[in-house]
Amino acid sequence: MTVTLADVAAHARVSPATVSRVLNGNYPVAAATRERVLRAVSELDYVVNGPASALAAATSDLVGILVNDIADPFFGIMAGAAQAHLNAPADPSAPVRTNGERLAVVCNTGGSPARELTYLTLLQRQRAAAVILTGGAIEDDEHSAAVAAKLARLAEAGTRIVLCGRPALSGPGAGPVHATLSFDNRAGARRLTEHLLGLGHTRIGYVAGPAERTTTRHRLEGHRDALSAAGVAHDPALVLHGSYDRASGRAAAAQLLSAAPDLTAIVAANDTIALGVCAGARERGLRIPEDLSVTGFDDLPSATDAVPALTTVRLPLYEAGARAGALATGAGVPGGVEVVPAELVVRGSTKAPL
Amino acid sequence: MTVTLADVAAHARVSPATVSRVLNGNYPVAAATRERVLRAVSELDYVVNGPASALAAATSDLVGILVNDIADPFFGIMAGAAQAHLNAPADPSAPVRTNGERLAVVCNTGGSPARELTYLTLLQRQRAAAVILTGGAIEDDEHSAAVAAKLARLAEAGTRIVLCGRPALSGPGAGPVHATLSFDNRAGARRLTEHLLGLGHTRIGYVAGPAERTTTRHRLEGHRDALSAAGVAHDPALVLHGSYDRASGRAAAAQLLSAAPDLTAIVAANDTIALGVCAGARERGLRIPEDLSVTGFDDLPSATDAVPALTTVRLPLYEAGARAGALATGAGVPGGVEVVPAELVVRGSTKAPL
DNA sequence: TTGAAAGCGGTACCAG
DNA sequence: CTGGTACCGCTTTCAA
Repeated sequence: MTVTLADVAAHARVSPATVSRVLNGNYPVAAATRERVLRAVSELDYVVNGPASALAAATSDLVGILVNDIADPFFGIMAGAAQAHLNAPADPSAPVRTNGERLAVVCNTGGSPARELTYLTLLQRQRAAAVILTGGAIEDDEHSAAVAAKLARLAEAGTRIVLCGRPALSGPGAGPVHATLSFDNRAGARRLTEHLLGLGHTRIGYVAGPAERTTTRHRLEGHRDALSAAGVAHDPALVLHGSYDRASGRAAAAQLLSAAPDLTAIVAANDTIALGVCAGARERGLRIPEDLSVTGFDDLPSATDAVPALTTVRLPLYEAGARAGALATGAGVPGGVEVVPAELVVRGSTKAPL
Repeated sequence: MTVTLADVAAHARVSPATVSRVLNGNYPVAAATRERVLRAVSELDYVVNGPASALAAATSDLVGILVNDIADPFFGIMAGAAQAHLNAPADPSAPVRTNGERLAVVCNTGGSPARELTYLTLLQRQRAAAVILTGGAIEDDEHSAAVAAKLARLAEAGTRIVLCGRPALSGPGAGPVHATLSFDNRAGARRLTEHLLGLGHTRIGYVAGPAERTTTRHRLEGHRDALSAAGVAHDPALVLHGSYDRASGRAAAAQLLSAAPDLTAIVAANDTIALGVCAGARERGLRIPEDLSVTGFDDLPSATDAVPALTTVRLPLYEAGARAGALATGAGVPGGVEVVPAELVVRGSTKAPL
């Protein structure tokens, strides 16, 4: 059988209550007693029973991090940063459970609304201490309502909700959210297109992400804002939607370039798409940037490795993830919304059109 | 307050025991009663209390997946696959808890021995149903012993242990492991170097991973095996160790090429390093593969995007992850060891030396 | 087929 | 400062 707290108590010749107090360090215990208990713990190789502890205390040390695609470094970087900063509490006076160690768990929704809800239920079932939702949200009234309802239930049960790289919930759904870190996707996208316009480009293709995502919409809106501010007519035929992957970018490039051979630039909604666009363009014999300017978004190392000259918009993913981790441990003002700036990084992948 | 099973029982006018039986579906219950209970559940929006359930049943539905680097798609692909196949049990007769849904959680060790142990303890504390350890293991007697001991304790408590992309434990530590999927890194590396030798290369540099990793050692051994089989003298000065990242590859390439300008090929221990090697070589004005052949390992899409012509060794990461997920749910023969083949993928990044 | 009740392993309140 | 002891919410015999 596994060792229980009662075993430790017997071994140390104290009451279970005392052992619990020593372990949680939230109550005065005589140094000698404490010593004895700790020795018993290590002698018996005792490990707290998480479920029992969570049941009794009505909270657990589990923190869920929801990501849309675990194979995408965009999420990996944020999740890793969050995880790393969960165990370095901003507030040292915070009550310490067992070791103060939180079990950060990454849940891969694959972008599926159903799985997003399933994971939230699973985390609710585990009475998670916090939930961090990362990346763009799905824009669908029914789904949004369901998520908002779930989040409300979670918050009710004491789970702290943090949004990272996702726009703040509006209306009644915003209540339960402890903190929001939203990326300034719109401004970033606007700056990117302004940069192209500044170089003289006017025929610009745009390869967007999935239609029902907030990131997709915001980045596209930024692009359009820049166009209309410059008085350039917006041609809907130059915008193609797809998924956030390379294949989508390749296909879109092929389609755009054959439909509109006069394009001088293509804006991709993210770096992975941009890589595909470059591939698609090269397959048509175009050189980048001599014949076609291409831009990305997110500034992922994996993309700039492939195309070091890629002009992109840099989102501070690591910093945002780290901040989200800290917020999940209780830092920050409840209900706070922080906008994370998106910085234009100009490299060689854009040049003035002929 | 949150809704409890007792509330559901009252609402459905049955005993808590009956509600439990309905929810777990592992006991005969009259259809009418069952109906009534299910309606009560949905009317009250009841969600099982995981900790309480785990405490009473002495098992949980949590599955931990340990990875060395969550920002690396190598692990992302395996983890995502495992997660996806955890909820499609191979054995339909397996006892179904709550919904049969397991909470797959990805734990990022960052390659740190201490964090690996910490996570194992955390999972032990949660009474995890299974633990999947992915990727190369750290080769250090003390650490290995500690991990083996931990795994033994976990197995004792009913946690199923699966190794994925990690060599089988030998000796007494092998006991608790339910299944092992080991990549045939050595054979893959051997084939890769044989390919280069076949082209006529004899001065071959090698950029290895961290010294204390099994993957590092096995791949390097495969390389050396090929060299000695071909009667090519092994020059230790041509082997450099570093971490599994791009920077390490770039630096190593610079160092190798200045120390041994007569190199005609460089073998990188994985794709990320290969990317760095290409970058480093190009910085010295070398063209690939005209002036220098470069090979990778793992065949990650993110790498072949960057260098589509990269000759690599393909490991079926998704398939292996999926299999590991199935094994974690109980499939397969206890104690089984499966060797996953590594397939050489020849592309344009290698050519015969002048 | 269903109900009653004894735990599962900790926590935290109340005494002492 | 320490011990005794009701729970926490669910599972699972044992009876009915």
